[in-house]
Amino acid sequence: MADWVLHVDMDQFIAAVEVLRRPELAGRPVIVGGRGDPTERAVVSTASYEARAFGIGSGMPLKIAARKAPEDAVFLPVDHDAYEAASHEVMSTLRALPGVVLEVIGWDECFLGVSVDDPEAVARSAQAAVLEATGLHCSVGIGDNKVRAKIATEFGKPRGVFRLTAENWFEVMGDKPTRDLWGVGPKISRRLAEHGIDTVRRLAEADREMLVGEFGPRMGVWYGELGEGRGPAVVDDTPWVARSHSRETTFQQNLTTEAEVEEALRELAGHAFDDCAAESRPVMRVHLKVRYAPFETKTFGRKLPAPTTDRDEVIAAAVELGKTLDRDREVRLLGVRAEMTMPDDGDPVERTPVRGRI
DNA sequence: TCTGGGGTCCTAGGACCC
DNA sequence: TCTGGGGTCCTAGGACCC
Repeated sequence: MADWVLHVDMDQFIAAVEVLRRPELAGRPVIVGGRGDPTERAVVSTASYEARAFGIGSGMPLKIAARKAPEDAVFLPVDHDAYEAASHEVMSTLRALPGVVLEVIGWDECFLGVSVDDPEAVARSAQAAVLEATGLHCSVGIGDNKVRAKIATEFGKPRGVFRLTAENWFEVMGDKPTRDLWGVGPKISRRLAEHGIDTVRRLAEADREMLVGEFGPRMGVWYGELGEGRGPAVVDDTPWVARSHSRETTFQQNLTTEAEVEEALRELAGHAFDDCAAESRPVMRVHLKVRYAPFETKTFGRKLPAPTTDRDEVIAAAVELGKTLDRDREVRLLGVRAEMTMPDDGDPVERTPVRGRI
């Protein structure tokens, strides 16, 4: 028996949930995003495979998607509650599989830790169980750590299974661009390319001191390991503890007056505070995010004198921070983030440099 | 062509202390 | 007059992920 990490990823999750409750949409290009109005400022959350065939994808502005979409395309509003419910069903189905440890990493994906001889068999039974319970399809990546399992899933899509380990890492990934690695985005891949590192193999062979010099002691080391496909292998089922909550809004019409800005800040700060209060967690810091028209983002924050559970104090802090905004510029987006104190005033989990919930 | 909303973690630099 | 080295805390911003 050996230890394996399985990464389960739902296929076109949001679009699939929508089609499930409106079977008449099956086979049509379905695009979910914003309030479902493609003339508004919003982006695509998920496009069905039929829509992707027209070049429509996640993160794309709805206006662009509308231009690419064929006549029979359907635009739908985001329905968080429906996806939350479907997600719960998927996760509890997987958690009930014998001998698995489950770590949720998003609405539509999770890691499973198993100790077996035949991980493919586990993957197939996971797919069958989820399909039976929810009517939804998923893909499964099998790896000897989380990094390889996560990347493997892409090769399994849709509805498939793929195994990626130390044995076939370079064969499968060696000639791929560094951008294909989990945790390497457009900026990092460009900086790597400036050092002549354009493939995963090159990254694996890169001089570690150069990486540390360029990216710092933690990220430099991490990127080097990523090139080799190394990474954490422990699947941890301890419940997630949020570190902060935020609320932000993009205005359909930019805000132009101070009164409008203050009103929006009160509203957002109140909601962000309420999200923290719902977990009985004091707020420690308040951050503001502002996007000035047309598209320049700034963030800044302030530590409160002491952790507080006073709603008005958090709102006042946000309003106070708002006074430092540039008065001569139109505000396109505002956000308030409330950073919470940790429940035991300590760090609940060992961190790794991969952003998010690895 | 026009760019959401919810998160996490890392780094650099300055202030301040001993 | 010119100056150390180490540590911590804080702020601002960068980058990435789903």
